[in-house]
Amino acid sequence: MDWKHIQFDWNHARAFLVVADEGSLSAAGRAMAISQPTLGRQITALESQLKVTLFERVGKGLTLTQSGLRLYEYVKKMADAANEFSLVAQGQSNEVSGDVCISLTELDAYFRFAPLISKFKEYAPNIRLEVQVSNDISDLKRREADVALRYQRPTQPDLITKKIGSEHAYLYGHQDYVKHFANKKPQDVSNLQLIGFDHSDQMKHYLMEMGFPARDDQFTVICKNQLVQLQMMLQGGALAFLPDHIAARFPELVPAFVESFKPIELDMWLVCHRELHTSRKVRLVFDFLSENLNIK
Amino acid sequence: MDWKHIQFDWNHARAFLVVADEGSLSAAGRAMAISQPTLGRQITALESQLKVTLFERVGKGLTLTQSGLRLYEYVKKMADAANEFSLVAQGQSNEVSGDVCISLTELDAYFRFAPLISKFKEYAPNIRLEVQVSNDISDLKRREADVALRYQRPTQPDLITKKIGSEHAYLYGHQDYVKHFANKKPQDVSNLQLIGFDHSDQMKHYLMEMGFPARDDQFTVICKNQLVQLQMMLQGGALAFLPDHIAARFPELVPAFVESFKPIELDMWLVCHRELHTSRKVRLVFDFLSENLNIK
DNA sequence: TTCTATCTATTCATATTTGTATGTCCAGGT
DNA sequence: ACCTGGACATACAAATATGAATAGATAGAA
Repeated sequence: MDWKHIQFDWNHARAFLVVADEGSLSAAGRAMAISQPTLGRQITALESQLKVTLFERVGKGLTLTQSGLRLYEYVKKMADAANEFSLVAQGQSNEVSGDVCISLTELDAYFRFAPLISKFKEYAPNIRLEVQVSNDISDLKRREADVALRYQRPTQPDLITKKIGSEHAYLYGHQDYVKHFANKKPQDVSNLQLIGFDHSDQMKHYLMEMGFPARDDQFTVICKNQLVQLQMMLQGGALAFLPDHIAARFPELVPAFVESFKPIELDMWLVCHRELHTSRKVRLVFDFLSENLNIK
Repeated sequence: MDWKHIQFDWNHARAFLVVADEGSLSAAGRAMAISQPTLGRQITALESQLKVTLFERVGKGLTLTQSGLRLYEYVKKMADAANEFSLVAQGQSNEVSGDVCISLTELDAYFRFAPLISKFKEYAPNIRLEVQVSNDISDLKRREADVALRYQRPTQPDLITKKIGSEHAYLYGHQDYVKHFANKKPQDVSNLQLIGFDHSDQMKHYLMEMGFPARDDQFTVICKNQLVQLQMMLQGGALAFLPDHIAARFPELVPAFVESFKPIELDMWLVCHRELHTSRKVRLVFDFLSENLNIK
């Protein structure tokens, strides 16, 4: 490796960047909490080392010369890399360590989060994650989880919520089963079998809204566990609601009654205590999930 | 702009890079001409600021930790940007100024170099270029030019030569003229008109090699100026040799006797005095041309 | 014009960083 | 077991960078 081209003082380069951005030595000094004479000297030193005039001293303030403007883009690149460096370093920090508990639905834990664990390990090796798999709307207030993924926006004012995506759910079934109703409307099918989520009438209400009043006896099975639901659906013989991106992983699953039903739109919300959001470790997990979880 | 993530000491980041690359504090110290204790302190300072252990102190030498390895790629990015910064700064330097004379053929000056002038102005605003347009093999020894583009490799040992590309030349003509000989062999055409380069027999020799002995009376015009040759060719009525990339700019020009002739392969050599190559300004021009001139 | 706010340049005491010299530790060869 | 070469750590003096205070300069407002 050849080091001679990186021998200049990198802090001077940083000073150059900030001064160029802020427009004056004084402003830059304020922005990065260092004195104006120091910045002035750093700029001068850089200029004399490079033998390039970076700024035009024109009365009040400094303006970039043509050369300075051209060089600016490279210190910008340096700063971008420095930024990433610092960000990643935060994740690697020994200080940011401990346990963080996150709450996910079965489908999200299985399909979305599981593939991310090695990435997370790299991102924050000192944080141990506890994953609470549940479809219940677990109470963040009771600290059952530090961060949770929800499909309804919580209303409590002491929670931080961030919409990280949205998805569509649809009535799916095994293709061998669905083809019996091809081109039929739900009203024309009397013996349609469904897998219910729980004993609430939410699913029935939705079907009724769509003009298909389902009877209780059509719910072959009631099961809260989405993964088990999915497995049963794959056996054929019944339909259930499933997010599109999950169904897409199984070629044998096809949507039923595409003509008659409109998809259910689900917004994904990442939720966290307002106070916990100031904790570095929780903040880190929150940011990681918000950036990586919505990838299909 | 938010500066808080670039507040760490950038020189420490540089120290980190070099130590990681060289494998030990002492080696890094030697490489960048600073003492081993200084480097040790810089690394320690960086580690304690980031709260990340970058190196494992294992007996002789240091090895990167997992975190250090991950962070390394970002300081590498910083260093790459720093490198570019330094390189561009050299071009902008007030020190690198003065006149540099380059020698190019008419075609290269017209088609290749002319589009580069604004880029060169940005690259080295303090250098004034003198462009010597000539097809003569001007003598670099007599300092008629500092840098020259040649199509034959000079043999003098005191010249620096660098192959910067290669191109194919072919017998071209206006499509209206060439179509008369479509699917014919050169031997079957008796009244073929050619544009000659000079009174030497080089072109005749080449044609003879290809099995087409050209007669003197077939050379309608002899003209050393390639641009004028080109213009005459565009009028139709005669064929001439032309590099492919030039011909490609004129849709009306098509190659003649594609079946019978094989293309002439021309290597492009950038040439410079060995001693001049140490001059910053000449070096800069040489590097600029070697990077930008071969673009078609 | 004159005043004022705000900028850059200079000065000097202080704080920090650096290098030299030296101590200590470890691995490999004799 | 001992020696040796090369590595990192430590101590202290010298070099360097920094900040507070201040002076000088400029643009804009009254």
